[in-house]
Amino acid sequence: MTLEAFRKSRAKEKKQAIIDAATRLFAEHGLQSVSMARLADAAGVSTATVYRHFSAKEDIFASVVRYLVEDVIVASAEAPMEARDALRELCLRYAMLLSDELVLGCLRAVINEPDSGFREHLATHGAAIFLNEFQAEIARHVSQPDADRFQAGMELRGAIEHFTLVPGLLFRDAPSPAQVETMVERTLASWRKRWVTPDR
Amino acid sequence: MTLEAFRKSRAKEKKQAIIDAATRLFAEHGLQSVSMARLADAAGVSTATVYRHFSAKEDIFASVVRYLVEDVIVASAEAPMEARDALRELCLRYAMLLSDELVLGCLRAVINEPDSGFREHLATHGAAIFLNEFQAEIARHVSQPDADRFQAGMELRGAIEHFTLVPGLLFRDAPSPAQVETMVERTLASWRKRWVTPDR
DNA sequence: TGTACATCAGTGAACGCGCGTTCACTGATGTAC
DNA sequence: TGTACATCAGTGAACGCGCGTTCACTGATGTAC
Repeated sequence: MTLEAFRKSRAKEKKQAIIDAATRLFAEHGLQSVSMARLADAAGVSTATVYRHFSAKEDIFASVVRYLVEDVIVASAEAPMEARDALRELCLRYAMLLSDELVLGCLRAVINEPDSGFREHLATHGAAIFLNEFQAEIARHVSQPDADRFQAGMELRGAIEHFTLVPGLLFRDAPSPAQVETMVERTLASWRKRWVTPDR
Repeated sequence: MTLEAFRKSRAKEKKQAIIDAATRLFAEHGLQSVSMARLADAAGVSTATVYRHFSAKEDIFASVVRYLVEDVIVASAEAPMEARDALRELCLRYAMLLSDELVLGCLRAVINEPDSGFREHLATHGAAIFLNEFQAEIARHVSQPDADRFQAGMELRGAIEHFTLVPGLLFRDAPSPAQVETMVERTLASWRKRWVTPDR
């Protein structure tokens, strides 16, 4: 019985190895450019073994997206914040996520897929989760009507996306973590000049 | 001789018909999802005719990108500006371009291509041309050091991209021209509060 | 004007390759008795 | 302990389909004489 469990755990390891290889390959080359043979090769198994764990190529990609959303994006959004400067940390996390090669690669891979639900699933979680966090945090600093708060959030997130997501998607040229940190500081300082009343 | 010219002009029309069909199909479905048969069908010719005008599928896409860069992007950037409020018009053009379905579709199509030069060509022209125009225009309004001007440009373009390019790429949900105009006005007004000294 | 030939845009049908997927099989491990 | 059988992760080789591309051909038009 324990050996059966061992066997199953080994199988799960194989499955995870396939997901890991797929994540890397899909992020680097896109969904259609990675053949099952290449994927199986990278995972160190045969194509038939891949089909033992997944019903189809699409199924692998669904697992990749699920893994990315649950273990990377949601984890990043929901990890407890340092209370000292929560907005700064939120910006940093957002920027780090949007300059992560794996995240960017999978976004690229998902972007020109037909409407199979992946795109919406991944993009929704990439954007909507942080949206709430941002608006909640901004509401604590900006004492103005909701319309202005919305504008304030748009400007902050837009500036961050401009030096992470946009070059990352279009040029495959996302900034390094050190660069991200510098630019987040600068952007946040400028944003505070515009939106946060000095006498606080 | 004139009839030979007529024949050639008819051939050019066919070629343009193929490029038009390819632009639309590639923008809507991506490069790899459009087969030569489907493309030929949409252009109203046979696949063999497509190969009379283009050496390979890649060659068609190169023509699509060239057409888009030269006839759409560069044309949009270089058209003469109304002098009254050049920055506003620049923002509007940038936003309109980045919410145009054809431009967004081809960006999506180009985004997860391997490094075949298309991506760089299209993305460079989509970004760099407007970059110069923006910085020149901003320099005329913002009387601060270059580093701040750079930050000012980043914030303005970032905000615009946030409601055009980003949702357009990730959600295929670009705003309508009317929405674009509203949001450009609001964004520009807010940006001026931050960067343009009131006593001008 | 009539006839034989040249040109060339365009085509239907085929080719061959690579892909996602499946099949029949192996071999290691566990169980019944 | 030994033997016959069951289970199941894993595989090499094949299948069939769709794709990009090419081939041999047509037919309309123009030219030479």
